[in-house]
Amino acid sequence: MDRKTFYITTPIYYPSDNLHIGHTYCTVATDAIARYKRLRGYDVMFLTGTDEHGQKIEEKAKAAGVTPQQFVDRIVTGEHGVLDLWKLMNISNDRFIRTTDDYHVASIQKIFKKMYEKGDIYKGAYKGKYCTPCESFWTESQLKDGKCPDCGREVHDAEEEAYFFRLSKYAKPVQELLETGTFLEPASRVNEMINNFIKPGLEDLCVSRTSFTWGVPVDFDPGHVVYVWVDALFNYCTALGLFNDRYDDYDKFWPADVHIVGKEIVRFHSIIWPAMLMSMELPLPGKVYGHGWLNFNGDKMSKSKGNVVDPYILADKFGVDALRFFLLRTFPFGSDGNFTNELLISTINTDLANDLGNLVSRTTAMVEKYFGGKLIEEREAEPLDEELISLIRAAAGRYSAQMDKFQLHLGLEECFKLIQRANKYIDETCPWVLARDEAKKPRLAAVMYNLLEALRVALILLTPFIPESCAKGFDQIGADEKARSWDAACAYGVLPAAVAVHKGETLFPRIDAPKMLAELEEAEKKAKGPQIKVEPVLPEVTIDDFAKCDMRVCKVLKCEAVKKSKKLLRFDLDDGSGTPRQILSGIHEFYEPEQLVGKTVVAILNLPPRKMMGLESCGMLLSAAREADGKEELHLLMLDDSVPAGSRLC
RNA sequence: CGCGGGGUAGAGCAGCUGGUAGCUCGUCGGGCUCAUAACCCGGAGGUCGUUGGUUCAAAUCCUUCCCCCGCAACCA
Repeated sequence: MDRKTFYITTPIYYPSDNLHIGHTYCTVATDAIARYKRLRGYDVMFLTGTDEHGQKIEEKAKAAGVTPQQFVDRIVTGEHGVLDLWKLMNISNDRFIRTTDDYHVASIQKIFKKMYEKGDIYKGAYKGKYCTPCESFWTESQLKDGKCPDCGREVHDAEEEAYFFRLSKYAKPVQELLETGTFLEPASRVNEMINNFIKPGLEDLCVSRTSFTWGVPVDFDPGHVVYVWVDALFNYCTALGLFNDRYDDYDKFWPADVHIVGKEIVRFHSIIWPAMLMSMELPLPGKVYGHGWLNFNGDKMSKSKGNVVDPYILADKFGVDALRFFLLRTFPFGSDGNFTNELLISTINTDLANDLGNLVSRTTAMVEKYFGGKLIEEREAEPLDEELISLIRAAAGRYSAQMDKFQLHLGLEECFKLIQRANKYIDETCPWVLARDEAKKPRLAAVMYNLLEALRVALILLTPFIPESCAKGFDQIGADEKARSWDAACAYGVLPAAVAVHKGETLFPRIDAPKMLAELEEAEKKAKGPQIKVEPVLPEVTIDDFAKCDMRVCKVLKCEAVKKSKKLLRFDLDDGSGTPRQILSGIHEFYEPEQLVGKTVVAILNLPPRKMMGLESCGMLLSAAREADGKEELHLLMLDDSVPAGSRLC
């Protein structure tokens, strides 16, 4: 009765937008591991969920004209939402947590209070730029043109009381945790964390906010809400019933065996999370595994680039199992991968259609053709069989060695070694020749049986990845429930001697690549539509406001790229004054310096000088900008060269 | 010198606890006809970014430089 437990989690995703293929990748990987552990007999708890608080969601909801709760409800529970997506992708999570769930909120309040009472959370002052009309704090980097990004008005230095977590206190134990053992994997991430965050010194972390309200309220100090990461990280515990009555298997499953996370949040999981658990005097999870990212056609995937891959389209076109398989077979789990539709199609065709699907097809077809679907019990073995049989026996062991290290793509490779060996075995034994001689029926039966056994084991090992297809495959080769277990995967000779097969529908049809690529393009275009964002007109200003802006015609005397900067160009301009004026402009993405020398441009001159990349910029060049199809477009304002330098715009 | 990752056959990648350079796709040739025009075998194609070093031996360890990609910075 006392089975070993295994607790595995995905990050809880931030539902500020629909989820994309990157989230799907992470969840599918976690699902495969969870299914593998269940296959191995573990009592598995697989948790996923959504992280629904925070300023960004509050803002998005406001922009959409709904309450934050309505906003996240639509993305999480609405049509084509998070729950739909996981259902579609056949995700086997045991539990789903939303950080807006009452029990979670109440638990977080208790946790926050406990750390406060212990002295690890204290009240301090948060320093930053404050916009009085908006009642908002901004960091230096959030400022837009040195002003409030919301309303464009002046900001001033201000302090505000806030709660801080004594992260510094735990710097040493956290560093030790990272440097010894295998808490954080892959190991390459350890250096990154230590060099970037721990070595420069860990500062105490501001863990409350007063600038917005969409969060867990600090119950002993109205006006403060708990920082989203405190709220989010503890989900792994509250979902088991820590400080709440909703669930009661905290003792059974905590500490988690592994948190699967994306590399962008490794920092929170490998530094802040263990520090907070130490503070709470709770056991630490066994491992944090940071997987890589999927790029698309070599580019980072992002909404703003408009190259986000929609999992619904892919699942619809290729099937859920094919998509799951592709994601886990192609990319080494842990490093970044480059997603392309061409690669997706070729992987499905090669592995699933040609190798696996076709092997099922040809094997079942032969058993039906030569034996009427049911093998005779007489057998005649040959030495030739030994290699295949020993591989059948060894496959599960090799596979599990990789799976236990979360090397999913290598686990799959072991499956395909077996499948490829079986295909070769058909060539070696030439069943169609044996079939011509009635006396060789026992030999033919032995060959068929070995093939079925190879398939049976391969299908068991593939079940965590492509569960639906494997179930169909098992039915076709006549494998009952018992023949599908882990124990059965480690053995040869499990199928009954007189096994009956049923050739069924094609498991994975081959994909016509050119046709499919065209269809995909069509579908994605349809889903997106042409999008040109027109910014709303700003609030009124007076003519006096406008008159304050000194905009002048300038000639480009010199233009060069600022070294070490991707975006900045440095200009020397003739502004009519006689002395060249230096201005920096972030338009290198759109223009090469040579193109601009000698051009007649417009700049605003009376902005306070500002340093960028060590150089001072005295003014700003005027450009025309818009966003189309998710891409930013920019045109530098250029006038007829007959306009003299120094002329003022009015 | 901000941090990190990478430069290996036409493409995409593995190998990197040192010992004949490997996989998938593509390409060329052969085999087979049970099967989803699938399967099996073989060939061609690489001075493993560059320089110097350690070694009997380096893609693999150390060093120089070049290039690419993330993050950070920054985009007046």
